Amino acid sequence: MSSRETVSIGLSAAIVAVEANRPSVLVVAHGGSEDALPFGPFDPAHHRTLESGLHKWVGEQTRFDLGYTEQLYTFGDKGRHLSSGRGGRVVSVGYLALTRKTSGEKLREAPDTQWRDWYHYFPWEDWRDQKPAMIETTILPALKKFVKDAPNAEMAELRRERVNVCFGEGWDEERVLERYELLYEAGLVEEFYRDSGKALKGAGQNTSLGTPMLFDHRRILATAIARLRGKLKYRPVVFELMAPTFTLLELQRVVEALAGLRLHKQNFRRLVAEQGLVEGTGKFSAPARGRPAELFHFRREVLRERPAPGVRLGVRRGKLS
Amino acid sequence: MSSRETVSIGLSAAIVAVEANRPSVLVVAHGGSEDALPFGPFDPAHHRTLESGLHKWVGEQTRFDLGYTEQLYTFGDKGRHLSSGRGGRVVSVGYLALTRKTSGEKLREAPDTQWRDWYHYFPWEDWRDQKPAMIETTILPALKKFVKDAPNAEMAELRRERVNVCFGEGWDEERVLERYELLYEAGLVEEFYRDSGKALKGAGQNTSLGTPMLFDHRRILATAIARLRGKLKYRPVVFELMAPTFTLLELQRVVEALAGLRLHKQNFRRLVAEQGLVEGTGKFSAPARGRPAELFHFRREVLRERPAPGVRLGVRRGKLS
DNA sequence: ACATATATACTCGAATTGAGTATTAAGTGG
DNA sequence: CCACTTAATACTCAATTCGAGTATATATGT
Repeated sequence: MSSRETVSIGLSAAIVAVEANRPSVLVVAHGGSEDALPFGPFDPAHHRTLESGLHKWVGEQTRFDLGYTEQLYTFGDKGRHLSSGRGGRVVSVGYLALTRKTSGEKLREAPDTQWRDWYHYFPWEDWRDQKPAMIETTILPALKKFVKDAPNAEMAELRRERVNVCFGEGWDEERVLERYELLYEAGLVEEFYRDSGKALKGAGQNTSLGTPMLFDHRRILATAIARLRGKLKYRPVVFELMAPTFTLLELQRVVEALAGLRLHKQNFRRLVAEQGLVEGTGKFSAPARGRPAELFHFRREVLRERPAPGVRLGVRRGKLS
Repeated sequence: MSSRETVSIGLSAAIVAVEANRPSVLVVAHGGSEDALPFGPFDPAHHRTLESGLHKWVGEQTRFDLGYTEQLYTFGDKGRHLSSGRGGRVVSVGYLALTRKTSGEKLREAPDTQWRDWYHYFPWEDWRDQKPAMIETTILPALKKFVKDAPNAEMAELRRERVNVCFGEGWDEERVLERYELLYEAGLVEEFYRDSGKALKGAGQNTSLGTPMLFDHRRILATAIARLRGKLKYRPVVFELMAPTFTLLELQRVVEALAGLRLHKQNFRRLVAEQGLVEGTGKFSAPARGRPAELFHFRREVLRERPAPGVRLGVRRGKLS
């Protein structure tokens, strides 16, 4: 009755910052060729909480001191975390952390550490300039095939529904994980072949989408993006990513980078101002060209005043302006 | 370097159903005197995923076959899960499950299993009839003291802010976990004394609020309620709790039970209808008194049509009608 | 002065929301 | 069978929010 395999707990963090309109995640070169999130085992002897264990690992691997952190999800599927070496099963707990990537910090980063635009891993998620062409040219045809290849009619209907919800009419920017999981199951993502041992279909054509990551790290990152995109709207989390003062356009660009969407400028500032999220400082930016913009800072008091303050998006559909 | 304690993973589920306007959770008499959620260790040798392990335990302890399940959170704090016996640390993964509590099912429940109104554990969360009196009479005075007892001014300000967000103006029904954690830290909840070994302050007066639960199970339940209250609004999860057909008032009563709030009847039906969440069957209920109401059923198709359908609440503030 | 590039203010109609009133369709007790 | 109760359903209305603009202001460079 005691055929118990051992379990160990892996902690991973998606550490996010935004700079130059690029939402970036901190990755480490973990020996292998694949990008990895900072991670390591949880050692219960030395840590009272999971989070304190996480801080230690992140500190060692990236010399980074994370601020805002939030637990994402616990993944335990056999096979999707090829247990490092022999031994037991790894159950991995994913975290999201938000930081300001200031130039001063850069010096203290570990050498084998790197910021990468998260749209490298999820190129279909960036709709800021236009709907990514790959959706029509590559993804939808492949998913159509995935539907057709279903073992029976009922499964086909289920798959069709998922394809439609994920990539059909009405883009829901929060369904990042759902989309990644669908692409994984449809074999459009390299990790699928690595985890299952199957060969890439039609080896010639490379249908692999986005840059793969170690273990289930791309899944954790997808969860992180989805959570962040959702949370934006009802909690003032963006400000964790902003410098102490910023112009309203800078704020908008950061939100756009995270959401992967363009917003309507005038409405965005209306929402932000009405909600009392920010307060002018009376100082102004000195731009290369154009009228200087007022510098604002986050009003911490809103947390007390409003029940669920967040940056409502104010999506744009019409022409640019 | 290998002073590794062992870790084991505990799985717990908050299994929720609603009957007779009472949101209920399935608890088991687990030997001890405290109510417990169905739970047990995860055995990686026999289960490919955490969820399949969960299903096994729940099946054994409650003879219950759960439908909709959703992972909530992974708790790993030392001390809040007094490890059963000796040995290593228990990291517990909490789940939420939704079911229909039909009379047929009842027979198959295990004998030491029981449905209990979740407001037994969280009496301050039920605002359907009125603001619970205990908030003014007991909770706020005790929390005022908690603020005053802060070690320094900065901590006091932080605590004041938390008290205000949790129990101040503008009730946010989703902050169930935040409120429980605050009451825990303020020592208003029995588990705090059990976990810390401290004696109940002023032993005479029983300031313990709500019915305590085993381990960190009340915390898991708080997380479950919070998640469910939030999810209601943007995903059609209520229908997991409904019979195949129901009247609109029945649906409203279930939503009210979960949210702990009263809704405006006319607006509620408008929202539900406009969103295309339900469809009339042409059949009618046979009530004891009053006009019979049409029976509706859930339109599964909305999942395909709308991006994020959910039962928007349509809260009422004015007089009843 | 004017072209260019932003920032910020203001407008306007459509849709959504909160709170009602009005009407309809049962069943009940005299 | 009629007044009364209870609940369902229809319809109204004003306030607010939202999406999409237009208009104006303030910089810089030439």
